[in-house]
Amino acid sequence: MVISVESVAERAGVSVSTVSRALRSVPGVSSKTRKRVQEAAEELGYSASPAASRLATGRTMTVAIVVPVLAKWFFGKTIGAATQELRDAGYDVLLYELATPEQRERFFGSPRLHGRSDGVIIMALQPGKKELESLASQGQAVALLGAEGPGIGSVSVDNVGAGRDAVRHLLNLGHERVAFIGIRDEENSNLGGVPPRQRLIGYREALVEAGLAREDILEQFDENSVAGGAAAMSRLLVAARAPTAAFVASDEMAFGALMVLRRAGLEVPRDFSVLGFDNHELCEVVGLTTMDHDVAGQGQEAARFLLDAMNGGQPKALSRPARLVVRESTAPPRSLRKNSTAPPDLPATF
Amino acid sequence: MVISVESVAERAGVSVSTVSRALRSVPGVSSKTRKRVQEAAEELGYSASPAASRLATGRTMTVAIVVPVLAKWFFGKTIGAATQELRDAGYDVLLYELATPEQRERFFGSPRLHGRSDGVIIMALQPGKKELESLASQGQAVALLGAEGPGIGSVSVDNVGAGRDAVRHLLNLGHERVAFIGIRDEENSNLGGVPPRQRLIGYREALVEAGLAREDILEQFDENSVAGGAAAMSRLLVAARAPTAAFVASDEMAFGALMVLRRAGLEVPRDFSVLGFDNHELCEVVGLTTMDHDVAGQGQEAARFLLDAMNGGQPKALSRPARLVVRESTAPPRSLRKNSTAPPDLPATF
DNA sequence: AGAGTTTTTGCAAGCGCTTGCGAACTTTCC
DNA sequence: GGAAAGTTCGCAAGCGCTTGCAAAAACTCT
Repeated sequence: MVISVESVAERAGVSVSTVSRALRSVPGVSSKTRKRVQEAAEELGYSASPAASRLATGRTMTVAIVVPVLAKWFFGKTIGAATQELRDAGYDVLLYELATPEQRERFFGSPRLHGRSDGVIIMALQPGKKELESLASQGQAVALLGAEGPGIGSVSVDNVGAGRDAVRHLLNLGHERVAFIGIRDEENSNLGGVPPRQRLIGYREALVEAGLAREDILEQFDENSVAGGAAAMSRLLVAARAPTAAFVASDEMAFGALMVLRRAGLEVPRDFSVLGFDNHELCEVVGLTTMDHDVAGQGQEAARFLLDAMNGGQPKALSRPARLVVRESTAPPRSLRKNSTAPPDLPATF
Repeated sequence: MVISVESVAERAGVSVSTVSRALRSVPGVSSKTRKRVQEAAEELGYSASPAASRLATGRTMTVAIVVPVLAKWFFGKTIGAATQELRDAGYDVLLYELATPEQRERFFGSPRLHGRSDGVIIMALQPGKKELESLASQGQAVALLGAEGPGIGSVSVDNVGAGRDAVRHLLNLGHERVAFIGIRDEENSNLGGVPPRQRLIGYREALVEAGLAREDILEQFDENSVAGGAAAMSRLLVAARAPTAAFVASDEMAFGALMVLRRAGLEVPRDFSVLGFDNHELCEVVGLTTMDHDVAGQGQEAARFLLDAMNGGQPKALSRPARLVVRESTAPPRSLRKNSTAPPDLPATF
């Protein structure tokens, strides 16, 4: 049960140092010796104690992944992809969920990662300067997903461009009053500057391009969830002049918006167009038009960036484009259709 | 940067052993000394090297969570809940995704967890005898979620009862040809006996109760995903005498089923009733009637069971009931309605 | 064949913490 | 006030591995 280097050394008829070197492919061991050692280890079912080798080498061969919430499709997807990549590189992954500001504070306020991991992927959380310093002082390499930092590898979506494109599409369809439903700031960050804000910027840019004025009432924010989207949409429905379309900064919120519209007796897209963001697995089910941005690819890329960083590579800030995926939740506004009573030639979903 | 026990000891004017004891609340240190040490540690920003203390104590204060897939709502939810519980108990959590049989084999075939964790929560994977032995030989305490094992703490849903209840509801509504869409076996387990099978048993029991004969064509299996559900439902639509309702063993598959029905021009629930399983976050959005079973609660419970196991407690096998949540995807079959052309007084979703 | 090289191997000193055991110090009690 | 009993603390020996350095072995070459 407790097989140590020594048992292997004895069995292979060599010293422990040779065993250590042989098993880790360190040069300086003849191939016959190496083979003999490997066989001995194999036969004994030996596997080095990670604690001991960490203590001796100072490397943990472990990385941490930090997310604001676990139970969201987006994070499941990114974590999954990142984990695969990391596992292939021989790393274990530790998971940290920072759901509340307190948890976040406790996490960054103490050397939580010190000696536990060699690096960390931070997802959808914009770390502040002190937080990054704290990580650095704990000897952590860092990679960011959905955020950016000075001299830090990061991968994110071109949110401004994606927002602009999404809204352009709605405007091109003929909509003149387009609303924006975004993720409320505090949700992801108590330090501001969280990317979804950038989708708002893209939204505004598109309006400006089209010569339309923005209106406060048309910009609604709430928590990133079905309920949040529902609440935001409800607020839109009481606007003096209701919008005919909305760009929603997350599919989950868009689902909530669709739900409210349906309950309000409005048909999508006949009476209202909804355009989401993420290309959530379930978009196809409900027919939600959305902005796709290769979620899994981002997770994988973030993992690679972290591996690079741990190997002393140059940090890169990658911004990936999003693309429109048209489904059944968007159409020209009613006013523009020849036969304003008939739904468009799309199945009437919801 | 590299503060060790010694710096703290020096600063507090005591020996390293006292520091060690003071900081870990080990008895045998006077409260004044302890306080002094704590202050010194605080001022220095000291935090013990986990590798060193693991090596010395043999405990890792880490647990592993093993899941078949990460990017699924169910697992995000259970992992999230379990993680919270474990963190509160002072444990870190390592994540392992065993997506393919090969990964599974490699994981259990080598002492992967040896010295990395003190225990493991295995979710929705039925470990075989050798696998459990392997874990035991690696010194791992084990807790199961959605599976069972001899002498092992486990929490799962009463799948047979839940399946029975679900189908009873459909039968009570007046359906006479009720289909079952289940999760294909290989998906979760290359060792058979995976719980979803039990939902099939419940389905059959309900049929027997009602004096109905089961038919192979009405029992469809596919992968646990939207696409899988869609495929299974498609197969149902070509049955000689099509069913009027289906109990689907997972909400995600049910979503796929709904999608196919919609595309086939069938309206739910007017033409077809669908009853899912899990009470997925998005059920409310699409109006899916389903069986709820407190997913987060199960994750939490599994974590507690593991903590118990690591503290030498008695293993308990907990089976929790599921409850029907009625939404808009179920209704009496068309044949039973007075006005067979008008939809029921439910909003026509999908 | 023997000196000079290069390769392979072993010794032993850590890595930073925990803990059994005995020494030193306090408190208690007669 | 002193011995007995109880506390608090420090010493030093690990925990199981890695690695610099030197010794041994295996080759090279003249």
